[in-house]
This record gives sequence, structure tokens and C-alpha cells, in this order.
Amino acid sequence: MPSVPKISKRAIILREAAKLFKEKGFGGATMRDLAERVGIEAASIYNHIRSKDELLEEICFGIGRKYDEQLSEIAAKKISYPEKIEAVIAFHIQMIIEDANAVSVLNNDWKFLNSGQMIEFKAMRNEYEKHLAALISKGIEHGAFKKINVSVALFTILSSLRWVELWYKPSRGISKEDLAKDISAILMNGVKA
Amino acid sequence: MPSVPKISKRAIILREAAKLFKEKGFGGATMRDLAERVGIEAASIYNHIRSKDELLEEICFGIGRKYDEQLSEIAAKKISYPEKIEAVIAFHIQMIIEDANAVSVLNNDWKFLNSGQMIEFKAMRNEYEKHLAALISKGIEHGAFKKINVSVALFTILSSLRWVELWYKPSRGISKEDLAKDISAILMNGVKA
DNA sequence: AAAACTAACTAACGTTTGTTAGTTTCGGAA
DNA sequence: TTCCGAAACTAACAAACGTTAGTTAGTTTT
Repeated sequence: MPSVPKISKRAIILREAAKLFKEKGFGGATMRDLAERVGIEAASIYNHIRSKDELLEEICFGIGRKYDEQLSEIAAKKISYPEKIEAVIAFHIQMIIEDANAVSVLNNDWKFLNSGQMIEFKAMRNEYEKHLAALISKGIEHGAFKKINVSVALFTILSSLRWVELWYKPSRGISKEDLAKDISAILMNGVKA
Repeated sequence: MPSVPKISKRAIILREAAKLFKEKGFGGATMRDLAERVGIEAASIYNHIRSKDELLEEICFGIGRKYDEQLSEIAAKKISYPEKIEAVIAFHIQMIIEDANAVSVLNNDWKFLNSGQMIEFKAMRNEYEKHLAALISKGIEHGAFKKINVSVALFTILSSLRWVELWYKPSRGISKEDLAKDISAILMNGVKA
């Protein structure tokens, strides 16, 4: 009874893999390194997973699905378009903070997915961007946003969120709510006085 | 006389290395792969360079110095602070477009520098960010910018430029001048109508 | 013409890599 | 206690890695 683990070893391996991939990159991370962090021998890992590739796949698509779900939820809400964009900004920050390692892997190491999975991943990402672009387009039509280039706005917003991954630490003493508010303020109203 | 190359082989190797590192990451790139692209055997590369690490070092610091120089030039110009920030945006885009591969390596693979060089690199980058942050701070003091969190503004601007590396291709039919104008417009005045 | 240099080659080195096979350990159910 | 399956271990594999050694052909310098 005391030995029933609350978190499965597989989950521990995935968590440590995400951390390791973030630190060293998928190519630079070794199974022996991962094993040491988990506290077992490299060969023993294969009692829980099929391959190194499988780790990457599970991290990328696991997080990817979370993004999809959240975006769909926000899109369905009955709020204004600026509020929707602000909600997207807030949940991106939320994801980065509560799942920093996995998000980093998704952002940086997706290109090491094997070819079939990479095609699937790109399709998923394209759809996400299209979905978000549609929100901006409609916002422009409704007069809520300036008549800006939608692609430029889309990627400016998405990219401006990515640095949070590298920058955020609780020790900086700024809450995620305040951070979301500050970033939203800049993207919505700009820096110019 | 006809065999005097306009570009040294070393330069060709560096150019191809940047392209290869961008595609596969530093860890995923192999010397044999690089050699094939250059059209010689892997061992022959070592007639021109000392090590794989040296390639990374030269790419990262070469581009890093370019950034430093350009920023200093802009800071010294007698123009308004918003104009300075816009000039920074424009030259970042310029760098990304004319040296896409090397910029990508600097952004993504600096963490594979060996420890000494990595310390040096981080110091260089910190100084760059400080330099740019000072521009924003002074802009706020002069009343040219809103009273925003300087760090947040700094990283929002820097990050919002990085996607250009992944997104820009001439085939999209937008000039770098127009791109700079669109991004500047969003960062200066926001998306809200 | 001799000597030195450049830049290519082939072959191999010692490691490290992801992974497999076979074996042992151990906690819980019967 | 006995048994069983899960999960650890040790040992090893073949492939790939960055790099070195030794050599050779062609060019430049003296």
C-alpha cells in the first residue's frame, strides 16, 4: 500500500526528459543522462518507454493539444475581441509558467520529430495559427482593432510571449497576472505616450 | 591566377555551417554532413578550422559584434527616442534578412558554446540588453513613452522581432521596409483601434 | 630545380550514442 | 511460503561521432 506511487515512473521520466531536453536540446540530451536524473540505469528506462523519440513526441503533442483546447474555449466565449486576445495572452503565460520545460521543448525541439510526426505537428501548429488569425481578422472587421496586417500582428503577439519562458522566475517578484497585464497593455496600446 | 577564390574556403565552411546548424541544431549537425555540403571529406575541413566548437564560436560572436556596433551607432544619433527604437527594429529585421542562418544560430545554439565562451556570450548579451533598456528608460523620462515596465517592454520588443527569422521569405511579397513599418506600428501604437 | 606550402584524400582512433538481451531483485497476492 | 510480474540490473551491440595520422597531388616560393 505505501508503495503505490502517486505519480507513475513513466510520468517522472517524461517530466525529467522535458527538463533535460530544455537544458541540452534533444540532440544533446542522452539517455544515460536522463537515467541518472531519474535514479536508474539507462537500460531500465526502456521498461517504461519505447524510445527516445517517443519522449519527444509525447511532450510536443501533449502540450500542443492543451494549447488547442484552451484556444477553442476562449474563441467560444461571449466576450469582445480585445478581451479574447487578452485571454489568449494570459493563458500562454499561464502555460509557460506552469509547464515551462515542456513548452520550451515544443518551441525549440519540434524539428527533431521524425518526419511523419513533424508533418502532423506542423499541421497542428498551422491550424492553431489560422484559428488565432481568424480572431484577429474578425476583430478588425468589427472595428475593434486597427487595420493592420493580420500575419504581422499574429506573429508579433505569439513571439512576444515566447521570451517569458526564458525570463520568468518567481524571484523577479512579478505575478503572472501583472505580467499578463503589462504585456497586454503594450500589445494593445503600444509603448508610445 | 584564375584559381584565386573570391571567397575563401573557410568562409564557405562557415556559411554552410551556419545553414546546417540552423537546420539541425548544433548537436544534430555532423562534420560529415557539413563536409558533404562543402564538397570535401570531413577530415579535410580541419585544414581550415580548428574544431566544430570554433565554428559555433565564430558565428555567435561575429554576429554578436555586428549587433553591438549597430546599436551603438543608433544610440549616438541625434533623433528622438521613438525614432531610435524604430531604428533598432529596422536593423534587427535587416540583420535577420541578410544573415538569417547566423542570426538563427546565435539565437538558438549559443547554449552549446563551451563554458568560457558561454560566460562571455552572456555578458555580451546582457550588456546589449542593458544598453537597449537604457534607451527605453530615457524615453520614458523624456515623456516619449508610457510609464511601462522597462524589462517587459524590452523583451516584448526583442522577442517580437525573432519570429521574422522563421517567417520571412521574399516570396511573401512584403519588403523589409514595410515589414519594419508594420511591426513598429504595432509596438508603438498597439493593435487596438 | 629544389623546397615548402596548401588542401585534398583514406584510414583509423577512441568515445559516445540509442538500444537489446538476458538476468536478478523485490513487493504484493495467493 | 510460494509464486509472479514488474522493474531494476549488467553486459554488450552496432552505428555514429569528432578528430588525428599519414600521405599525396598540385601550386608557390626561393
